[in-house]
Amino acid sequence: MEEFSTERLSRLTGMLKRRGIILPAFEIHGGAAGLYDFGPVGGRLRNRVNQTWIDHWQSLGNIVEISCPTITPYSVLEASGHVGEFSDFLIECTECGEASRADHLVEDIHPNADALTKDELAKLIQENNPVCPSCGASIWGQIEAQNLMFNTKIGAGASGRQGFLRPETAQGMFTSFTSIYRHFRERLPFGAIQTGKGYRNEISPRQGMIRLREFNMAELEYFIDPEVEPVHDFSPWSSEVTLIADGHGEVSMTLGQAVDEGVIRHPTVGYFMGWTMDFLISVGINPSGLRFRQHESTEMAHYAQDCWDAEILGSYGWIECVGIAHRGCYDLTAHENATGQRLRAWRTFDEPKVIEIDGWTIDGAKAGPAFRALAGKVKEYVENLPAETKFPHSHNIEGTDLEILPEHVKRVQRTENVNGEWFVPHVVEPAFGIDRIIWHLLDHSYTEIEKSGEDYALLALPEVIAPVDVTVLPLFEKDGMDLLAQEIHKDLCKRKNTFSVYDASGSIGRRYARADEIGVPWCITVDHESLENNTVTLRARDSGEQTRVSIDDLPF
RNA sequence: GCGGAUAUGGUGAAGUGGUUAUCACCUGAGGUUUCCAACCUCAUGUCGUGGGUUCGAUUCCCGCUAUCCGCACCA
Repeated sequence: MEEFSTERLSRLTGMLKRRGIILPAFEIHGGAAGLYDFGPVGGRLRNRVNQTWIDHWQSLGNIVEISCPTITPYSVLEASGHVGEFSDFLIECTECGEASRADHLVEDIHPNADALTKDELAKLIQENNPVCPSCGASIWGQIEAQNLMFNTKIGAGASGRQGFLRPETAQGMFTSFTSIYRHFRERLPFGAIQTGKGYRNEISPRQGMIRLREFNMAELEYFIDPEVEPVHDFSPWSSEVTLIADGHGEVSMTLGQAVDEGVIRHPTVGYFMGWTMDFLISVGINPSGLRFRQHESTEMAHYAQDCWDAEILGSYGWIECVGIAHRGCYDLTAHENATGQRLRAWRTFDEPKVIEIDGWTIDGAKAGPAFRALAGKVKEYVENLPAETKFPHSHNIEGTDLEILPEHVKRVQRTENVNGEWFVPHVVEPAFGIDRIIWHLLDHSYTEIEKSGEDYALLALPEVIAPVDVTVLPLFEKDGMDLLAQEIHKDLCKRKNTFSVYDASGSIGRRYARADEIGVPWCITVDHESLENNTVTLRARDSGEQTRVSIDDLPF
């Protein structure tokens, strides 16, 4: 891999801007931090990376793609925990009025202050009275949660509902669970993917494409039965992978080994790590700049049981680009609790369970008039009494002494066949930051060489994601070479999934250089011979080799 | 958000309190050229933004915005 340096980084970002791949957004208005455009070349690059991602996960065979709104009602994100967790806690000094981050004030006192809840922080500050870094006083006001989600209002005026732009695509998959479950004929495991924009109102966007306020995400929510031991084939990944494991440090082992030894805590998480690795390499990430790091239990997000980040080494160091989290039953349970809707799957037992029911219930005709408003409570109480209870039976409900007589109750004795049960599926979620991946594949593909004593830059992009598949170049724009080249160009553009560019300005060498710089894998050159025998030269980007092929046999 | 640095054509740079701001590359037009940034002629295009000081500000001062580097946070 190339050496990363700040000089190389500035040449790369300059090229990306000059050639219309990645540009600061709204620049004529002064720009806006954390917002970027994919330009005339980058637009297609983004689309192809996105589509490659979709194809890759759909090839698992039990995956559907959905698309949900980015505008999300308050209650959805409150249920998911984002309203509570996606916040920084600020506290105001009543002396000077300066707001400080509450967790920063107690970080000397508590080893893990940023993981504390609002109440825990308030307690610590009250007990320890930290000094205001701005004025030195110690008189603090209330802690306020400053949310990192973009607020919006759904609908106008007083009837408008509070909402947010989504901070992740995942919630849409959870709120659509019943529809996806039905689509798959109620059989686990299955998954839903979604690609699209996510929004986080970062305090301080930095490092170009790395931390954005609006970004492209791609997520899979894979629903599994926690009681079924998954069987995965790890044989496709026979080489060792760098893992930084919680409690183990940096180790090198195959994914299969890591799962067998319990370093990776769930086989499906390990399997998706392999699947993730395949994707990243296929779009141009250099495997030597790729590793997986396990979250320590203290930094784990609020929903996760185990989480591995795929980190990619680039000009900004090691950056997390993918998170593969075992979210357990957290999300579906959270939405179930908030809505009262059933977000579960049915598990049929191998053998129906026979349940002997032997107990009591009330005789409504007698107990109703006797206990009136308390009858419901009495029923609940009686049904929980053991079968050997003797009546009359005294009990106090809500301060009232009751005498439950034999005539108020009925014995219940029957056997029931239970064929299965409802359970909350567990979820394994690979979540990709597409922009971060695009940045790194550009960073890894960008190659600076010397050609005839001159600096020469090219993007060694894989063909599947190259923004332009082929450029068509008339050697000279005369004698009909230009007409034939135009004709070939138009024909190529009509082909499915092929994008061609026609370029006739400048010397042939200059045009090859222009194409190489944005990673066009192939150039077709129309020369005098083409006019005679219907052949053209096909030049490969990385080797510069040329072969003569018939126009009818062009491999696009 | 805090601390530090920076902002001049598409890109990279030079320069100045005073007429029309400089250079290279790039881009476009024409010419030339039988396959890897060649050459000739011509052309397009810049002082981030708002205020202040001044007869006059791209230059000095202040605010804002943006970028880069630390701190913090995340995909």
